[in-house]
This record gives sequence, structure tokens and C-alpha cells, in this order.
Amino acid sequence: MFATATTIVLSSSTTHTEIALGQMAQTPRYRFAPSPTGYFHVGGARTALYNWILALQTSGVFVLRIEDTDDSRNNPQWTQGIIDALAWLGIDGSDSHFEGPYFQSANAALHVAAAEKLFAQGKAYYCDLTTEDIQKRAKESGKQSERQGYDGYSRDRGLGPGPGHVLRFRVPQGKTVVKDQVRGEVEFDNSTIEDFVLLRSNGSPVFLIANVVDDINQGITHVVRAEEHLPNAPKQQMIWDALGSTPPSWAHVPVLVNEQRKKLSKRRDKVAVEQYREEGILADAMKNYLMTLGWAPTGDTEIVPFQKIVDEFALGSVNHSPAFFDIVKMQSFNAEYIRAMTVDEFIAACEVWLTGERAPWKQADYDAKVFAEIAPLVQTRVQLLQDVPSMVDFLFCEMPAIDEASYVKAFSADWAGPTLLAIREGFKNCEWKADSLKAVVEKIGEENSLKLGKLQAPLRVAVTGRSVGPPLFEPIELLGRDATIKRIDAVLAKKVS
RNA sequence: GCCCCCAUCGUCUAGUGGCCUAGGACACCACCCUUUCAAGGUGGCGGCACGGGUUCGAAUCCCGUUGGGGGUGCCA
Repeated sequence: MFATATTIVLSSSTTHTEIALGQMAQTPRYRFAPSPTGYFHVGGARTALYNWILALQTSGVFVLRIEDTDDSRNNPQWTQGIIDALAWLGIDGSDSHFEGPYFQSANAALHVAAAEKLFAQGKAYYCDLTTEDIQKRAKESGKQSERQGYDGYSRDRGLGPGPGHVLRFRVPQGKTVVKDQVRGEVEFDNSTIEDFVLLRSNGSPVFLIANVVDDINQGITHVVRAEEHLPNAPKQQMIWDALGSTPPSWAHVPVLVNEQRKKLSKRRDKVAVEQYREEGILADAMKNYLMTLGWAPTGDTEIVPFQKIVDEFALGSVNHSPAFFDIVKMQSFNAEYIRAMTVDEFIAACEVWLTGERAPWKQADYDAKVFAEIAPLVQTRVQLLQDVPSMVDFLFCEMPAIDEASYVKAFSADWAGPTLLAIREGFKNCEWKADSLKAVVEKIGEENSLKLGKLQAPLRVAVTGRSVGPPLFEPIELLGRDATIKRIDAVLAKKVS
């Protein structure tokens, strides 16, 4: 009872102080701090989006910091990938809210200096135990020691820097309360936190301190990151305190998971933003979808303008539980965004898939005018832009590749050959317009008591090579009489053989 | 093992004590439309993990159980 009351009083007074400080002194400074270890992760994209939106809302700043400190996994090629992917999502390096990129590796000296300052103040100490030594001690002590893993063996041994010595933070007694904008107050008993490493035995700083020192030097006021960092928060908050700085406002957002409910991982799951982009997911669709994971705009519609999201998003209303990254739903969002485009926009968006090396046809065979004619018919039929070429390729190839299953299905009926032959005869002299072509086929249908839906199947396979696709007669008109009849003959010949 | 977080349809969510016989979206099913396939329209299936409290009243508050997840590196 008393404890609770005290906590409330303390926290409310602290909150007032923070608000007063924030109002007077500083514009909010958010940051996104990825490490360049591979393609850009969709989880990272969501975290970046959160920070970006928050910066936009508050007239604040979005700082991009590349955490490239050592480690064999880092590679400069990924840095450009991150920057490009962010720009694709509208997090544009030239925007006034954007600052950076900064490179953590450039600040190594500052990290070391901060660590040495902590040593000088007795807030950190050197230790000469190896990882093996620590494991051995833990095993020998049998029962789990108070502190996990490392037991504080060198706390009072008065060691200085030297070969094989790591610098460890002296975790003080007591409790550390992390005030989290998503989760409220999370309390950690310091006795459960080991004296963690600040400087490796080779003298290089580790993430825990490098990250904090950069945040301090870059004036970061708000740390919004994935929940996997929650256990780091008390440690980092202790470093902020030890360094004499006021810790930032924390927010730990739930992780994205796969169908097994495990955190999305680069090894196991399809997570690369670049890959989705290449498949033809639209940036707006991805942004919108990502923002519906763990949060939702007001109203009964999830697909909303980005501005509405910027207007409404709040950390306090972010869900506390992990969200499944559902590719099927994202594609459905994408399809809706595709349909919402004007035809011209759609044509422009398809450009990359229709020309250049990705196109399945020879450049000379492609006719932009023909595609423009059929574009409205394919626009309602694709989920991914990469699906477009296979829907229209029959228009730009000499002869379509006949899908065997479609062929067998369409020509299994005994009427298939004869009616197709009749259609061929009808096509020889009719007016070459979609409506007239349709009329020819319909008439033959009447004569044979076959519905158009059935009767057109063999014709469709002959012309397009497949049993499904856009409406048939418009493309046939575009193809022209000679090419159409040639294709019918080819498929008829195939039947005979 | 230990620390921490979490728990509404299969999935993503709305819901902040009465408006909830729980709303929307994706997926799925049926029907309508129809030139195949889509799109569109209509309808359907389907959920507050469990057990105790608190309260006139609980999906909403508290406790416990169970079940998930994250962390436990001289990675970030």
C-alpha cells in the first residue's frame, strides 16, 4: 500500500519535470539505429516508420545512425541498402526532419573515453576472467549465484587495464525502473543483472555503451525500438545515469513474428524489404500494412492515407503482443493499392517489369501502346507487379508457350476441336473488333448449345497458352487476324499430333 | 534454470466497467454479377485461454494457473 502510494507520487513528480524540460529545452529527437548486416528487415522498416512518424508529429528529428562497430557481419554495401530502402518508404535523407546518417564506428574514441571515465569514477572495473573461467565458476558454485552468469569476482580486486582484461560496469544495488511509453513502468531488480562488459579485452566498446554514448552525444530524447531490447533498457539506463545524463523516454514495441510465432529472422523467414519491392509490393502498401501491425487507425478501414496515420498514431495505443507478419494480407493491401491507381500510374509502375532485363520477351517485341490498351484489364487482376508480364506475355511473343495442363483441360471435350475450327473460319472474314469477334464465338456457341464460358476455353488456350487471363476478345483484337489464326492452327495441329 | 514481456475470431485488430446477443479487415465458404480469372455486391463461418476475486454490472480492474514470446555474448 505505502510502497504503491510512494511510487505514484514519485513518478508523477518526475513526469512533470520531464514534461517541463521537454517543453522548454528540446525538440524531440528520435533515432533509428540499424546495423548493416544484411538486407533491410521489415521489422526494422516498421521501427523506422514509428520513429519517422513520431518525428513528423512533433516537429522533431529522425536521426539515422548506422551501428557499424566492428563485427565481421558488417558490410558497407548494406549501408546504402538501408538508406535506399528508407528513401523508398518515404524516409528521405533530404527531408528537413531527417538527420544523418552518422556512423557509430567514427565515434569509437568517445565510447572508450566514456568507459574510462566510468572506470575512473569507480563505476566500472577491470576483470581478467575469460568466458570459460566464468562458466567454470558458475558451474562450480552449483546453485545459481545472485547475478546471472558473471558473479562479480573482480569487483574489488583493483585490477587496471591490461591484456586480456575487460571493463565491466559495476551494477549498483537497488531497482531500476524503466518508464516505457508502450508498457508502462517495468521494474528490474538490479541483483538479477550481471556486471556487464563495456570494453572488450581488445579495448573495443560493446553495443551497450556505444549505443548510449552516441544517444547522449546526438541529443536523443526518445528511444523507440523493438521489444527484444527491453532487457537492455535497464542496463543502458544505468549507463545514462552513471554518465550523468537524463535517460531518454523509452518505448519498446512488440516484435514481428512468423507463423510459428517466432521472431522474424533473416535466416528463416522472408524479411527483406528489397525483395518485396522487387516483387512489386508498392511502398505505400507496405507502409500502410506495417502500420496495422500492433496498431490500427480509427474507423472501420485499415487502408488509409499515410497522413491519417501520421495524424493518429500514438505509442500509448500500440499493442503489447507480437504480431504475425502476414504476407497474404500485405499482398491483399497491395492489390487494393494497385487498383486505386489511375491507369497511367499503373502503367508507369509496371515499367520496370515490362522493359529491360526483367521482361520475359525480347525488347523489340514489346509494344507499349498495346500494353496501354490492355492495362486496365490486368490492373484488377494482379496482387504483385511482378505478376503483370505473365499475364500479357502472349501479346509480345511470336507464339505463346502452351501450358500443358490448360491444354489438356480445354481440349478434353470432343466438341473442342470442331468448334475451334468453326471459330477459325468465322474469324477469317468478320470485322476485327472485340464485339464482332465475341459475336462470332457466341453464334457458334448457340449452334452447339454451349455457353460462351465453356466454348472460349480452347480459343483462350490457343491464343494465350493458358486457361485463365484477362478478357479474351480485347487481346485478340490487339493481336490481329493473322497472328490469331496462326495460333489457332498451331494448337489444332498439336491436337492432331 | 533465471529475468522480463504478453494473452479478443485461423491471422491483424476495435474495444480503456454498462453503448458488446463483441465491430472491422485478411483468409475461407455460399450466392449474385459475369467472357475464363479477377474486381464488385450480398450473406455465412469464426473469438474475449482457464480459475478465482472486486463490482449492481467485467473482454475491460486484481490474483493465480496455463500457454506463448523475448532476453540471458568480450553480437547489435
